[in-house]
Amino acid sequence: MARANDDAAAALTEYAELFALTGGDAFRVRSYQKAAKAIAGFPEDISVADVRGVPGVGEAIAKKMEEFLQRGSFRQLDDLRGRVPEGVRRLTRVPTLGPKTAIMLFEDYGIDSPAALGEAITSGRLDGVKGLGPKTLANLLKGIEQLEQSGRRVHIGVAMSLAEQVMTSLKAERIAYAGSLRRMKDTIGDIDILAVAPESIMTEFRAQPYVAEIIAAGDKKTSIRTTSGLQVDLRVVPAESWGAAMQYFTGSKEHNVAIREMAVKKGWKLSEYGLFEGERVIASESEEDIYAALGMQFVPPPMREDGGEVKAALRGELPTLVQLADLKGDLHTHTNLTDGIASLEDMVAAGHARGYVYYAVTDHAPDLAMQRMTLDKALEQRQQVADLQQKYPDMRLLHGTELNIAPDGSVDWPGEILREFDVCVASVHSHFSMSRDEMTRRFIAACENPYVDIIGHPTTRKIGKRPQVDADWEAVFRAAGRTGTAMEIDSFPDRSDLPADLVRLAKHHGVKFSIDSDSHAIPHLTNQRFGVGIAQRAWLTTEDVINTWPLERLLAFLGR
DNA sequence: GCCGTTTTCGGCCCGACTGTTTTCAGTCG
Repeated sequence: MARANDDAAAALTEYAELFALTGGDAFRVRSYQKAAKAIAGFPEDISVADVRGVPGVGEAIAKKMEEFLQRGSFRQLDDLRGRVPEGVRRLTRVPTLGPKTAIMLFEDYGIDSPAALGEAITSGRLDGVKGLGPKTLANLLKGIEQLEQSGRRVHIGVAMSLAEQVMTSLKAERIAYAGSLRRMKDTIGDIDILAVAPESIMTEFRAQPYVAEIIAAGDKKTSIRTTSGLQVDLRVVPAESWGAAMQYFTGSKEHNVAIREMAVKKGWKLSEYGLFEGERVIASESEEDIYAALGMQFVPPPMREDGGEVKAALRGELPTLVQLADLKGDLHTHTNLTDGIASLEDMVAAGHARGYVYYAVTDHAPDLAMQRMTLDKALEQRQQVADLQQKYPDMRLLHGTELNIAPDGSVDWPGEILREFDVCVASVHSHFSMSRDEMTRRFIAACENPYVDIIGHPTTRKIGKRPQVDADWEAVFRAAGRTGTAMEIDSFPDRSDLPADLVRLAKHHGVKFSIDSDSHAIPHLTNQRFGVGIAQRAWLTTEDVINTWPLERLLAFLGR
């Protein structure tokens, strides 16, 4: 992930943070943050294309970015780095501690890290300081502990099941999750739940067994920390403001700022209670009404990231996003012949029950020695698949395999064997820390294998456990586009791989995608909904996703 | 800092909650 854009955006984000910490103008801070985000999401490489073409980048930021591309930093950033110790930046990561307090602590008391702050509080050195009462100090101390222990984001699978648990535990007229979960981000920091319900729902909520700690308790909002460490906010909203509240709490913050500015320009005001002209309600009951009143298309939640969706919606040019119901099959699944836990018969029956038009069985191949796979076993399975096909005249079974991409880019079997499979997924399962150049060559070699149809879980990350491998993704995607090799969107929530930003980049290079479950058990088949979320965040349509295509078109793509 | 069929200057989103304040600042989303 070391595109020039990402490095430049990271430097600009750091500058925004330091600028805020040194008491810089808040509007300028926002300009820097906005520009950084736009640069990171810009499909063209700014070391080649003119950075002035990025929305939100004017003359001043362009100059900083040009200097950064020249020498890996810029003068103003160097200045601020010299003035603000690294630990002071970490101070603002303590919950409830913002830039104002961080500056004050550093300048007046020389506190330059969360650890130093903890020490100052316990030693009583901050007792009686204006603005820092005993409760504030106790909260900060607790925040420092949390920062050290958890405070980490969880992947969407964990967050989704917690949200569903919370919603079923409460009685409400209407209840739904909003926030980054509704936007289908791959990692979630906390969960926002909205409800239309009597105020008694708050006491009911606070008494639930999953509540470990009550962070805030009001009439309209209660925040708790669950036993798993994740924060959940429950907000009670009036029924007539449901749409406005969902719109507001779904975010993203940047998307909301953009559409609020539009409301202001029309002389209106948009809040979580509705869209108003003075006292008059223009729209509030549904999100659809609000977007319509603002003269724009309804923006699906996964697109609400201020990444060009507002302009596109105003022009009526939002793409029709791929939906879960568009998927006609799954092209990456396992059985108990290798590391799956369900039999071929049961997996296929479960796929058929989901209404698929086609279903691929792709067990591992011999190079993953621990799977004890052999060519004989694979051929025997092929016969079983052919026999099973008789039972399912309305669903085409594909016999495939998940190959292992060796460090040199080769795979388990030679071409004369590979071509007998209906579909070949190829994935990296080991040697994760090769150099960027070697890893890039490895992926390109796999793409150039004429029998490799799909690169499985390309970055091989495991959220919270293993980082992405390092590769020149632009070069890999160019090779995939050129060779007609699809990139997988592995829907397993701890993988979520490719991530949405890389999907966008790959699409820019003409790459097609396969949204697969990588199921090792029957319940995993439903994970495709997370993969669809990634695809939607990357603005994919059915045209981009090969397993939404009719069987004949898919078979033509696979070229067998 | 950026931005503009109301602007090249003067704007730039808004409300809830907490802890501390005797009317409000800071933080968060």
